[in-house]
Amino acid sequence: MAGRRTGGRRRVEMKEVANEEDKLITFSKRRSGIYKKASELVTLCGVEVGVTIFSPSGKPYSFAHPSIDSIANRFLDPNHQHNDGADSLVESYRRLRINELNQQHDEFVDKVKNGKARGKTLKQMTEERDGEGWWEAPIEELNLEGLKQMKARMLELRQNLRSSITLRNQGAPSVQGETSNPSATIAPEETTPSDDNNNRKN
Amino acid sequence: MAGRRTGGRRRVEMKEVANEEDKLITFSKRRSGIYKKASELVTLCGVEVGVTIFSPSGKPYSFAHPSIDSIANRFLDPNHQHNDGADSLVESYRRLRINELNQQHDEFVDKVKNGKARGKTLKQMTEERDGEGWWEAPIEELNLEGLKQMKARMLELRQNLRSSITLRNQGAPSVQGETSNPSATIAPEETTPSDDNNNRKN
DNA sequence: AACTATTTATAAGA
DNA sequence: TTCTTATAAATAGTT
Repeated sequence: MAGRRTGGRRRVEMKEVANEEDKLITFSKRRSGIYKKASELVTLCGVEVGVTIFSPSGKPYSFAHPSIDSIANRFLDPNHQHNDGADSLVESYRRLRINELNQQHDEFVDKVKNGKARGKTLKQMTEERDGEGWWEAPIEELNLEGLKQMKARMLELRQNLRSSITLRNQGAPSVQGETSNPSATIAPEETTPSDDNNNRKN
Repeated sequence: MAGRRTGGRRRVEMKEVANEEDKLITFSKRRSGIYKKASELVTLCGVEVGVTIFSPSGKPYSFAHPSIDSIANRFLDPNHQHNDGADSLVESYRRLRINELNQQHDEFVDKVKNGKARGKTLKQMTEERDGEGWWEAPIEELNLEGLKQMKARMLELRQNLRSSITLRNQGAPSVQGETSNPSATIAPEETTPSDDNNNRKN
């Protein structure tokens, strides 16, 4: 037992992981790894990065800095005059933006709920962050008030976007099917996207 | 001289790299690293991934599997009926697609020109690829004829997409479709419909 | 573009 | 699922 080598990392074949459970674990770990790498690139090189990943079951995850629309705007140029159906491009991105917000919000809530880095003190986390990625765990440093404000801001922005969109796409929920209520298109409730695997084994 | 320790990796502060030259090198190395990670995730977990990165000078780079529009379509649902301005969403993605194609094409040409993995034989590369990412160097395996064909196909597709867009956005080159360095991908992102947690593993 | 010395990322386990 | 540990990988600074 005591001397039992716990087995360190082992070389892995670059083939799809057979065991579904292992695959999910691998997915989760590596997704985090990629996010971290992406954030480091942002920090080190001062660039913009966007990452989108669909989990094995199809659930979308994303990382973006400064934001999804910031990246989109790089070639959407809002300052340009659109008279035809051109500005629909912008509308489209507003739509994407909503999804982004939903995602961010959901992950946000999830992080807070699960209490990332529970046992650590703020100080420890701050120290870590100085040598690590800024994205790692800033959540915990916000007090309840801050969290509420941020959530409110997100909901507000989400609301604004929604109205500007419904103006044009009254009855065309092309992005996602339609659930029970009209706002369902935008607010998917708290289907905590902690991870894709909803094995309610706990 | 000979015995001179070349100096191994050293811990790096997570601050923006001051020296512009070093920053570019770091950017290049890490971008490759992220692409590799992304491709490994694709292989290991059989998922879809999209990455977009803007270089320090603003040039867009991207990696996507299976393709940018494949990812986009995940929430564009072409099967859905659009009667209003809804289908403009699709148009938008066509636009993105053009950029994607430009990017792929440019990187493609670049790779061929620079002769990735020059000294290696096809056999060696194939062996490597089996144990590494499939994205690494499949380029060299195409013969000249194949290259030309692929290039032709890309240009063709690009042309098709462009015309379908110019129909709507006549004078709105917000993307700038002419330079040799096109634009990028976008990282779409979605909050799947209500019952996303469909673990069909049971 | 090659080359290491190291730092990081992680596959297995617990 | 989080933490641990042994290792495989990524990569900063050089040449």
